[in-house]
Amino acid sequence: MEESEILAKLPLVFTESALRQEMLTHGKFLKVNKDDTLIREGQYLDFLPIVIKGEIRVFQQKEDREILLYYVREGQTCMMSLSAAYFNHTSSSYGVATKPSEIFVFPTRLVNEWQLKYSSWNAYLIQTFRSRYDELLGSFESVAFDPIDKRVLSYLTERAKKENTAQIAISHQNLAYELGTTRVVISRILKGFEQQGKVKLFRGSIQLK
Amino acid sequence: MEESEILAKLPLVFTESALRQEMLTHGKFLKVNKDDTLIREGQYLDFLPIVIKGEIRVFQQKEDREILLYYVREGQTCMMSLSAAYFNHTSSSYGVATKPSEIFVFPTRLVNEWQLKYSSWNAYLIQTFRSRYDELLGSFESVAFDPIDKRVLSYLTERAKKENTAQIAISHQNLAYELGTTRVVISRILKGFEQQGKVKLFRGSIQLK
DNA sequence: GGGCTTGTGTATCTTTTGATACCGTTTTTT
DNA sequence: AAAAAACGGTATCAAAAGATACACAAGCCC
Repeated sequence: MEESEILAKLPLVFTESALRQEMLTHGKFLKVNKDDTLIREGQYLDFLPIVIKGEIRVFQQKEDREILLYYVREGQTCMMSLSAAYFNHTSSSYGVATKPSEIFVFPTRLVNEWQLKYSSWNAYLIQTFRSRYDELLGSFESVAFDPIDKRVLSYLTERAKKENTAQIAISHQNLAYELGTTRVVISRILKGFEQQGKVKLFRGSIQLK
Repeated sequence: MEESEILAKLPLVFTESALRQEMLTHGKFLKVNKDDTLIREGQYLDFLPIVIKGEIRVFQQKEDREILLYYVREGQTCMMSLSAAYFNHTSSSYGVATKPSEIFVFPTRLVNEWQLKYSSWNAYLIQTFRSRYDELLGSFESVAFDPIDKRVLSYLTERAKKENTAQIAISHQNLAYELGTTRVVISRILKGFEQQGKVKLFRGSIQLK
């Protein structure tokens, strides 16, 4: 990929041109396939990734179950990798591509160095932490206080807004996984919504009305 | 308070002596009473606090209910204040002292400046974010996956450990508040624990056995 | 002392959610 | 084409937790 193309895809928040230049100099462009595992629990991080295209699912594995932490999307970096890299700890989570993706990686030592040189890098890091925190807080509140049917509807409307379409492509099973419940519960609720005329159900997708 | 005393109470993580010196030069020492409100939603932050002694409760106010985010304890700073200060946003939460406390505050512009000068300050910030995230993640998992009785027991044993005593001073009502449930549920569960010989109940406190 | 507030025990009822099981359909794989 | 996997509908049952109501005791304020 051309340097200029990569530059164009780097988050706009990096205002210092010296920083952008350093990124190009030290960074490496990678393509990964769907379901490729980028990082496992227990690994040290040599590289910090920024997603250029695609999506990485970050989760923890506990005993029997999987805890979804967040998705790293275009222009974002992985908060867990970041702090692991910063303190030279091993990763406590997994990162797996949900689709064919392109990422840009640079040596972790730069994370520390750049903090002392570039304000916009600092802002990016703090923004990363803060927005993950807010996101998790939202999930927490919702799990703690909202009944599942409301959470289902919120999930659907938010995705509709984000993807700018009323047709949400997701199976009941995966929706159950996202919300931490079971397939039967989701099917039951969605059927109820359909009878109330709130949605129309298709195999593999849900249409908001 | 003597400068040397303050120095002694600052978190040890600030290894650069120049940073410690700057803190003393620019910082201001404050005493607050129990139930004093240090920061309200909507306020801009002029100062970033580090708690020297005591404890600050940080929470959000939503419609009818209150969401407890975390407690800021000795040596810690407030993550929400930090990021609000960093981006010059207003606070989205409240901070109230749970007991008479002593805090050390400095102008928020230093948050940014120090990042470019002191590695240990950066480490402190990232540590602050990461540990709040882990803490919230723990609560999330617990709310999402653990039945309430287990959460009650975890809460009690953790506090017992932290305070190094088997006698936990808390009312059923406040315990319900901490865990996001109701008084009746807590009373019911604790009574069950007592019958199983796990605890002994007193007015206003619970003894682990 | 008398009232008020806080803390606790407990019973009853209802709702929500999860667990399990079984069925039929569609899609993918072999 | 046959088999397997994924998808979705639905019924039944059980458990967890919240809502409400009432009672009584302890501590605090006048």
